Amino acid sequence: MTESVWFGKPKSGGGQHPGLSRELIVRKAVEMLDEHGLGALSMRKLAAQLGAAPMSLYWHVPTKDALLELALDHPFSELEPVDEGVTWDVAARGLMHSMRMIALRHPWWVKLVGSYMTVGPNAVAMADGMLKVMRDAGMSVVEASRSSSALSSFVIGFVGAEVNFNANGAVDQIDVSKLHSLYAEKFPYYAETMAEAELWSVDKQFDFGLECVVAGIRASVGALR
Amino acid sequence: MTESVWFGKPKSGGGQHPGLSRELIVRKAVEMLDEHGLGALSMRKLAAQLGAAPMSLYWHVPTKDALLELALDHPFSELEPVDEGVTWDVAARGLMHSMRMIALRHPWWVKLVGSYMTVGPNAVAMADGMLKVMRDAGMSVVEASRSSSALSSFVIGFVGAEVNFNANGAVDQIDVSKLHSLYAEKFPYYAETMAEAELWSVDKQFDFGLECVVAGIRASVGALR
DNA sequence: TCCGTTCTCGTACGGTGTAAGTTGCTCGTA
DNA sequence: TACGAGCAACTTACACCGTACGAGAACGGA
Repeated sequence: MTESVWFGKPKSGGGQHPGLSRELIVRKAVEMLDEHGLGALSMRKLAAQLGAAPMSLYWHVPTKDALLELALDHPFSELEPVDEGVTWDVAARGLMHSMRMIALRHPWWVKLVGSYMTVGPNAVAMADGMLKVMRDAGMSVVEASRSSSALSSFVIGFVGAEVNFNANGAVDQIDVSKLHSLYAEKFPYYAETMAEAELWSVDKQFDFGLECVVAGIRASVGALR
Repeated sequence: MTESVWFGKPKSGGGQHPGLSRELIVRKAVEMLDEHGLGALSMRKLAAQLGAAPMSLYWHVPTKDALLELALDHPFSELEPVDEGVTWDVAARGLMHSMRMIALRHPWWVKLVGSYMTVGPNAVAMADGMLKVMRDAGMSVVEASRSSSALSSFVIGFVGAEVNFNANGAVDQIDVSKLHSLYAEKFPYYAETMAEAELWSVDKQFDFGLECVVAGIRASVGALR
């Protein structure tokens, strides 16, 4: 969290061969999370991958939760910066698509977003960028805040479900299809939807929702440059 | 998940005094989750609360994950049914507000929504109700599906952040305010927002986003009765 | 009476996060 | 050159977790 403390206090003085560092640990953690998922990451395994003893990590990181909070901020750096001079809705679409891509690349990331406060430098940089675009478009502080909240709420909710489906949906498919036939007469509208749903494009579903929010913002907010 | 299997196979025959049952276990689990949160629930503690040995639970429930999946479906039953004869947007607003209330009552619920497939009877009943309203309003199957997806994605994303903030925001407030002063000159728009944000109503923020999605749906969908 | 079924329980294993204390290295200084 | 100071890694140990396995208790039907 407080990365600045590190840079502000190099703490001159002696020491054993460092070999380990917070950045190195976080990077390896992200790598392992990408490969084997959230449930497979333990301090012991992480230490093993780093060729260190488990407890050695605790010198650089106070707790596993803190480590995850640091890891959570990492993928935010993959966000493509907004182009200069585009309208707020174009910038918003770009950022939100970028967020979705991050989530699909790092499935663990979505779950962590809902479990920790996202106040890391990269996350805040993104929020700041989004807010800037909207303020520049003429929105008030409240309008900009609420608009970006609406956008990112939708995206996080959507990709949360999407990632979850990618992980569990395929595995439980047999059970799910059984369930659907059970529910068929009791929940006809649900059944009707599920019967067709496999053919639809998830990308278009995402774009539909995103467009809804964008259109809604445009309609709800007053003067837009 | 397959509650029907239970009712379909009463399996006549002798047996020891039951004293325990899946429904009882799930109910107690929900109760403990409400009281102490997701991290505080263990099979051992749950068994203790039920006056049983830890392993006794495993006769009624195959695994802890399955138990959580059952618990996840439980709060969906608290949804207030949609009134007959209202327009789709009124029904949608009602259901989404109802969902938010569930999330605020059961903070653990939001996190589980993102971790398990929500195909329990109560969850499906809600989805079916939402879809019915929209189909009756003249939407096509795809339109109804995408609209309700957009709505619930927003709500889940929003309440996820809200619940997360309620849990962690207050605790880390000192650190967060420190951070904000650190970020002040680097992220002016973010800082500008945070300086005012405390005064705003979360309810209004939610309503703003919800209204965006509703308006967006109305604009994007063709014939609406 | 005996058997089969249903349910509960005791034991044990491998795994987890991490508190506490120990060791050894490298340095600035004397 | 010798020496404390401090940093960074390691070892040990504890409490707790989910749950595989198997034994045994209570019941209904034959």
